[in-house]
Amino acid sequence: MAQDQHRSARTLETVARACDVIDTLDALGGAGVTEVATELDIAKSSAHAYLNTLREKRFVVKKGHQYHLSLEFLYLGKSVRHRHVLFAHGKSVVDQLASESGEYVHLMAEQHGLERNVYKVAGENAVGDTYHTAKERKTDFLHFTSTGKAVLAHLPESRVRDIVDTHGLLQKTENTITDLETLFEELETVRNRGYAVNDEEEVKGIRAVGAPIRNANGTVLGAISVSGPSSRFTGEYLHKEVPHMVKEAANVTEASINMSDASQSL
Amino acid sequence: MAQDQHRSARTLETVARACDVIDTLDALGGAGVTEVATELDIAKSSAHAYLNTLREKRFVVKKGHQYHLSLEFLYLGKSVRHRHVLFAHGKSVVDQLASESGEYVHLMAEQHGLERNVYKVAGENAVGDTYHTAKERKTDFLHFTSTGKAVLAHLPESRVRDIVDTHGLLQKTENTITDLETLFEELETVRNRGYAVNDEEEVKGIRAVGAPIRNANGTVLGAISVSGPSSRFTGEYLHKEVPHMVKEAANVTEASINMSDASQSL
DNA sequence: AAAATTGTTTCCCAAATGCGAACAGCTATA
DNA sequence: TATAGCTGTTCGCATTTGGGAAACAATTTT
Repeated sequence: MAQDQHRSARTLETVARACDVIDTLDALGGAGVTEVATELDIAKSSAHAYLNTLREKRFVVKKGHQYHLSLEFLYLGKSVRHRHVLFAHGKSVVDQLASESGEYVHLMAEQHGLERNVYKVAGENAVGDTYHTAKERKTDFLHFTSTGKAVLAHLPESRVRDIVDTHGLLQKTENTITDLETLFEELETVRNRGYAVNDEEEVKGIRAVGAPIRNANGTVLGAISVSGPSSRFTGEYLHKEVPHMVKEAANVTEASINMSDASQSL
Repeated sequence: MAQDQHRSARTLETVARACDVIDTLDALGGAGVTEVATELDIAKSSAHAYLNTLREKRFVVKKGHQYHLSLEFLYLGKSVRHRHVLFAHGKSVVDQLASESGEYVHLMAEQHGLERNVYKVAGENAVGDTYHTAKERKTDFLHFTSTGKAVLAHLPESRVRDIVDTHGLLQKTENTITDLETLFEELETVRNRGYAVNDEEEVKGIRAVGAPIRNANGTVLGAISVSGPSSRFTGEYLHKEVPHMVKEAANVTEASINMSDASQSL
């Protein structure tokens, strides 16, 4: 059933289903046994067993007859973030960039071919992140964001093809790049000028500039972006000032990472 | 094997083990197959299967030969927090209390008999939360914090006994309450005066004042606390001013919750 | 008061998992 | 450079475990 493209390593159905239960509880914001059972198309007794086990393991809490994800996830999330390389070396840089630019700043990592924000800060005049505060997930593709394109530009071509095969090229606005040919051209441009521009490709009225963060081997780890209203993001500001700030911030982060890498690898 | 005190509902060992894998990855901050296998005392091939499944489900990422928890947990954590009643109604109150008092303010919920912080803010003169930024978990018991005691004071006695049976009364400092008798007396005091005091019971040099948050039924949902250095937390400040602020904040939160409950239950 | 929910428990068989062992790939060591 | 000792990965088989149907309990609705 779960046979993937490459010869699939073994997967445990029970574990996979437990993950589905977690996803379902998140999607529904809590649910009862029957609800979970119908949602995942399994027997009530099975759903009950899954929920009960997750509860005993403290990943789920039960309020009355409703099951919810527990605050354990908040702790795990914090833990993951604090240990992440980009957070460790990028947080202060991002904070500074936000106060310097006054705009919204994102620190992003790629995982499983998707965009994952490690950290984000709103500068004083920040605009435009109210979209996706709640539902930020599932549609976090790489091809319509500045950070995403900055990352894609520095991944091996084969990897980019894999990612597009897996996730497709969803159209979010009329500016979204929706075919592979155009995407590769765009990535070429990104590589040449050293930064990526999101020209209302995800949300109308919002532009962004993103620069990649790479380690000493040239492997891309993520990206930093500055975003704001299209009205403000034009001309010199969009094509000179912002790129300059963003690239600088990315470079500083890279330097910090490479220094600690160098000291560790001895 | 996993027969618990009360007649145990069914649990799935595969799911339980998957949870253990997640806990292990968190505890070790990433690990290899062999490491996980020895840690959990299972076969290498099994550990591999678990890790592979969690990776396919995007809860785990693989960097070289190291497996780490993915940023998915960061998203789930945020989602859980944003949906939590206490956060929804308490965040603004806590923010205000922090700027008003200048101290550290915690918004806490009880889950599985443990202390779980939903939100916390440092006021301008805040001191003393650097302990447990990283390793805050596992030892988060209720009996040595102001929030924990505030909550315990309003749980049914039987529930308190259950919790103590399960988690014990770990001694953290010389002031920690370590026997049930004394604990019940303390909880009585807390109930009578309406707030709990943590007198260096968790960490030497830190005192705190906590007040419970209860819904219209009288069920306790959590607590709010203000904490700071013992040098500053004395006399009138400790026994009048801070309790007044904390109780006020808790009451405002309660009111907000009860209003939305009332409107929903019709 | 009856009917329709939902959650919980039981039991058995098919199926999924755990394990051991073999294999592959890499690193350190002689 | 060869060898030993690590890793991670794959395979096949015996066995345990989880899935499901149905009965039961506990509410809620009609």
